[in-house]
Amino acid sequence: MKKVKRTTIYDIAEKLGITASSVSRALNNSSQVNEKTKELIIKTADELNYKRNTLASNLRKGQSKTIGVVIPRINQNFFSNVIAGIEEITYQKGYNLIICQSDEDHDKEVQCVNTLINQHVDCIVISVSADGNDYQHLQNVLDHGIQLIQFDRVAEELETLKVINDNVQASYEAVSHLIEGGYKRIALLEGPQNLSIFKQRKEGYLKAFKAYNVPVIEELIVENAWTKELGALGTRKLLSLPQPPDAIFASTSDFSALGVLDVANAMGIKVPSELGICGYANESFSEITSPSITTIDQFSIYMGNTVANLFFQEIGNNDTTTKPKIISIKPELIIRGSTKRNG
Amino acid sequence: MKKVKRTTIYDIAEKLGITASSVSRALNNSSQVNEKTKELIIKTADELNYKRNTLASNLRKGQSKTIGVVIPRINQNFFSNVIAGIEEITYQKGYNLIICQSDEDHDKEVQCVNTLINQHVDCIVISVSADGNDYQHLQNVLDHGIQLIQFDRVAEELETLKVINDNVQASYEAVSHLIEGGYKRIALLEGPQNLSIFKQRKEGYLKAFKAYNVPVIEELIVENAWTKELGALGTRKLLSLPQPPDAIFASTSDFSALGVLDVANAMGIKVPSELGICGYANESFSEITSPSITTIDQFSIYMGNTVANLFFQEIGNNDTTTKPKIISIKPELIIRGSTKRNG
DNA sequence: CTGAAAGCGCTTACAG
DNA sequence: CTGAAAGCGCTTACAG
Repeated sequence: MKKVKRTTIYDIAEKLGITASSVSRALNNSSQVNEKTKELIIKTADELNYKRNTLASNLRKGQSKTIGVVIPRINQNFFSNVIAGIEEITYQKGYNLIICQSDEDHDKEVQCVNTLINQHVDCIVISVSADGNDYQHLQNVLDHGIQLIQFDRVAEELETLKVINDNVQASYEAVSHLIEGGYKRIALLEGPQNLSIFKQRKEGYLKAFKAYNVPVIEELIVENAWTKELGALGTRKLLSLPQPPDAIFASTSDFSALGVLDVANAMGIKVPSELGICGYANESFSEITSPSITTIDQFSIYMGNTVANLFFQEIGNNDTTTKPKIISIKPELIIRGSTKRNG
Repeated sequence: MKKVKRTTIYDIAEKLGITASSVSRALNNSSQVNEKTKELIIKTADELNYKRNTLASNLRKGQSKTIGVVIPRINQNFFSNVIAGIEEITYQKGYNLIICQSDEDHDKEVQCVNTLINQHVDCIVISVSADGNDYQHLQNVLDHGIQLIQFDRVAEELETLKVINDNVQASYEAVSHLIEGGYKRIALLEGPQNLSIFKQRKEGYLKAFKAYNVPVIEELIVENAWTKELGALGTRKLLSLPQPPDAIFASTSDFSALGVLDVANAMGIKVPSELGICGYANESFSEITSPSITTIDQFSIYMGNTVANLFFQEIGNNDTTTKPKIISIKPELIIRGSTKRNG
């Protein structure tokens, strides 16, 4: 590409025989500049194809009007929906989004966060990766006076703004639904327990058993079954038990639930009559499978909106004495074919 | 949030009784600085929790190490995959990604592009929105000496770097496959013809008819059927014809194909025996439907990789005499249940 | 209403 | 190997 000399406010000033100060003021629509010259300046800027250098402007103003987002994966429905939800709001306010993916890798996450600190972003929005539970890098964000908002997968011990789902309640409702549907041996596919969201989902599972006075069967709880493949693997193990489950709550994701469904289909086990299945996240495909999968909607876009609104609400709030806000969004159980026994 | 005074190179210099010049050199790992002082500087920087201000650095260097991406929707599989593919490469090179969504709205697209120009991004990567065919804003990008890479949905008349799919060939293969499968009346659900990709897909459709010497039936071509809803609507119209089609090529997307499948199921029409269905894009759900949907894989992640690599390859290439590169990725027909008549 | 000047935090050509 | 100085393009407190 050929290097193009960009028009600066000095070029405009020179052409008009005035100072850059006035040009700057006019371009910022300051009231303390003559209406006529303002018009002239704007017209000239347009003619010279002037574009403000945001870098310089932000450097001078000590802000960046940029929000950094760190998520495990961009190309996963839940996260891309949250981003879309964030963008919806930030765009209107003239803020930019810098996106980094951690790839579920703690080291890369640390690097992403550091890059964003260097960029002097005004806020970092993060959903932490599944590996590692060292949150020094997030503490570092706070130490630099950068706003930090965690969502979904949060480091609980860090006192920051948080936007989360009520995972306990959602899981409780899902399992209650299965119990009320007459399922007797309800298995749990759980996710990495270092992530609080997965701990909470297990908690909800156990809570439902307690509420209905049903004993928990330890052998029906499968660790670390949070991908389609691991979900399928866990299901095979479960179904080969002397007393196999008659329902499986794939608490980690619909992907995991899909693994369950695949195995059931392959083994000729009828869903929902012989095996009930409940997933999590309301991925778009969960509606399309046959039978469609009962799942939990997390209102991901709304969650993104909430994150962004929280940021703007907290801007300029210098009161550090109040405890950081935690906003909990109630997810919704979506009952579909995979658990409708008497449909 | 409390305002925190950040450590600058001057703070480090002062503490060490040297100049900022040396600090800067040390931090940039320049060879022309004493090894021992370099170590000391780095250690001190670390102690003071120094983070380079990338804004200032970039302003001085006249670059931003940032790439702007404008897509219609973040939360659409194809686009989020492309972004993931871009990020994979740019991340390694220390580049940041600023993401904007145009929401298929031309005005918002223009605004996004302008914001990115203001940000002094080094490159703008774009897949244009479906409405409007005025590309002045893209010309503007070039006029500012910013690299412009178009992908998938491109404005053909603009001479820029492009990464595209061979849509004609892919559609040709898809329709050929249907013809060879014995389907006689193959309908086309087409997308907005102001987007070249949809024109090309239609071209491939027509090309196949020609190659097999099959007459085109105009009434089987349905305009503007590029969402699930519009696909369903078009299908209802088609199936109520005196002579309905026995196959439908939803050239716009798998979403559209899904609409076809829904209608077929609702009307009790058997797929693939009574109606063949072929989609486009290999969305993750297309594998899961019953029957699974024959579709075309665009290698979206690879496409993202290609875009990023193209950028780095062209960096510093000052030769403006050569024509801008166009990289065409050959998509792959994925044959599944919805077209396997004798499976 | 307008100008002159300083400064945001860095980098780098120029001297020594 | 190190320093002094200029400058990237803006904004804004201070004068007038």
